[in-house]
Amino acid sequence: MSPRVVSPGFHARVAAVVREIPYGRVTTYGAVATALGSPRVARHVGWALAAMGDGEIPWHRVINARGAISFKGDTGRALDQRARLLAEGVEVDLHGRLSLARFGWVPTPTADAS
DNA sequence: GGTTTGACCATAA
DNA sequence: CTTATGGCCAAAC
Repeated sequence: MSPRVVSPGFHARVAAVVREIPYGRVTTYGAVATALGSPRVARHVGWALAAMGDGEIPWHRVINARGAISFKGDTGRALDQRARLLAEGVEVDLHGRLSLARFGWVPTPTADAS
């Protein structure tokens, strides 16, 4: 684990938090943003994931505050995300929505605060 | 260093 | 339930 994170840019922070999401659990952009210290950066969370594409990051475990999968016309990736969640035991309906009260997970706040 | 954009969020109607 | 608007902040151009 990294005891300290200086300034790896925003993407690395998002990636670090998303990577900590346990199996069969989902979190929201706002939750990740809040864990980073600012709930306003919720937009950048998803944007950061898109910028890096897929990698070692379980981006499919990140959804919006409505408890549903968000995408901008790119239904292809949205369907992929839903399929991955179903594979993890997360009950996602055809609307792409799930119960945050059941599968919602709170990310660990970063130990970096200046 | 200003402008544009964006996988969002909250509120209002 | 949906649609519209404002805001917020960081990266890309």
